Amino acid sequence: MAGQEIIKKPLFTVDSVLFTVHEDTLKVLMVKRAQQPFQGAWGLPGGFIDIDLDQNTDMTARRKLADKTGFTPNYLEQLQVISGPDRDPRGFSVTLAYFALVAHQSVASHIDSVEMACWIPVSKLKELTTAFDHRQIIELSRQRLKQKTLYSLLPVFCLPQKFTIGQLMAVIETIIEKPLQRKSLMRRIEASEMFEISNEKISSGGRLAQLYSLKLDANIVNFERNLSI
Amino acid sequence: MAGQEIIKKPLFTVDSVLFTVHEDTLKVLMVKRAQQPFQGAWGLPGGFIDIDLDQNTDMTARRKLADKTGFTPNYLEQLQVISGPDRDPRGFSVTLAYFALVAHQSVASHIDSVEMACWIPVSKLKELTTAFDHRQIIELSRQRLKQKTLYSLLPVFCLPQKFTIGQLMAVIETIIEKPLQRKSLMRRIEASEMFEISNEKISSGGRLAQLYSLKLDANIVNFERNLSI
DNA sequence: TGACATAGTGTCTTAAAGACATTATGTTTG
DNA sequence: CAAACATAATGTCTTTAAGACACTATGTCA
Repeated sequence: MAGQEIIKKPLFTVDSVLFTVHEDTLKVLMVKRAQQPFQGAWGLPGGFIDIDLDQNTDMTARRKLADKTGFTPNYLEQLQVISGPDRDPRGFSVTLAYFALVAHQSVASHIDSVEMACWIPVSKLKELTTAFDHRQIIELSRQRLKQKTLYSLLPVFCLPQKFTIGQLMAVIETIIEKPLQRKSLMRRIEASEMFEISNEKISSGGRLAQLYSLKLDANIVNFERNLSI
Repeated sequence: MAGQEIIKKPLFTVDSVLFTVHEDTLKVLMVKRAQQPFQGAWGLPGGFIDIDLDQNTDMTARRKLADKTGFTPNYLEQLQVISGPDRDPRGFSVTLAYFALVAHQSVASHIDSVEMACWIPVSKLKELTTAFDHRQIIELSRQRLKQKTLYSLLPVFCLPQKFTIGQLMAVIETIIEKPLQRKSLMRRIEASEMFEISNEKISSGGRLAQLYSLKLDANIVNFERNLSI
């Protein structure tokens, strides 16, 4: 067993599940594939690591997202690696999936190999022809987002820099698919010490709403308890 | 940009952080490296994926652990991917780190390229010459284990098939580095419905202790709250 | 100006963990 | 053999943070 072994290398790719919430709907960024395999099908933005451009896989994810949308996510973390001999017709494939959040913005529809980027409501995914096992990866990602939302305020990254409690509440309710007590959210906002009270308020049909923003140095706090499921 | 690009491929490896608890000490399995790079240093068991032998990266992790120890972990999950141009002198490298648990057992010291496997107390790691960034990976892993122990009963995988509450309590206390109320643990054991009460008890210096075992079909339950830190 | 809408607070209830005394049941020892 | 001791297991009160929901605050609009 000692000595040099000849080992065929698997394909290694980095893909991202970029979520946003818009009009009370959870949406995911998909690109129409310009090339084989799965030409014409919708897939996750991603690609191969470029060891001259990327310092690490996080950079690969960011670079590919920027290429296809023109913007950078507010939040990015690793989801997991999916691998197997049959998930890519070109051969044994290993994909590192990332999970990312951004405030809603229109996609710059940057032309990269004529790939078209688009926000797709996750509820509409089953009607689409999707590439590889990307449907399952999105589902995994959705569950992770939901779980993290129960014990953190991660959904702030789906909002603009200044936001109201009402907006945050709506985004959280969309993600966890449950109503949430405003009181519970306010308690967490205060306890986390992650936010600053802006000196502005905005109109929203009734009493003016206080604007909040993330502190510059804020780290995402994990609470000791989950919201009840 | 369209068309075939020539992309240099990074090295892709799978490494595992296998923990056990023995004599109230958290230990990690390390192997003495028989080859370059870092020949003679201690490193995590792992290696390259073999696309003829492995259906996926989980199998790679299991295979490499079995090669070096002769046994299979009770629990295995992905930790995270670490990547960069400088972490391996051979070039840009991508490692998928796994995190695993097993009941303590003597290592079969299986001879694979004259590599020697050994349980190292995590507190003694800083005195050792370790390969690559494996020290940091172990530290990451330790934090993940600690965190998960606060909201699950994962440490049962560090115990033999039949175990007592006292044993489980000791293992948990070793991992979280805090005392734990026996009452709290018993409540969780009951609420989780993961365990069966054996018809045996064993002596432990005082009143006989009830033996428990994991139900055959048991899934690890995640509790809604953390133990207090 | 009064109805309405949304923002924000007060406070009681509830669920699960922490603290700790008490009971149970074995082994060891005088 | 009984008393001391050790560890197991339970009872129960306290504490903490979320849920429920009524109530107050303050804006817009008819």
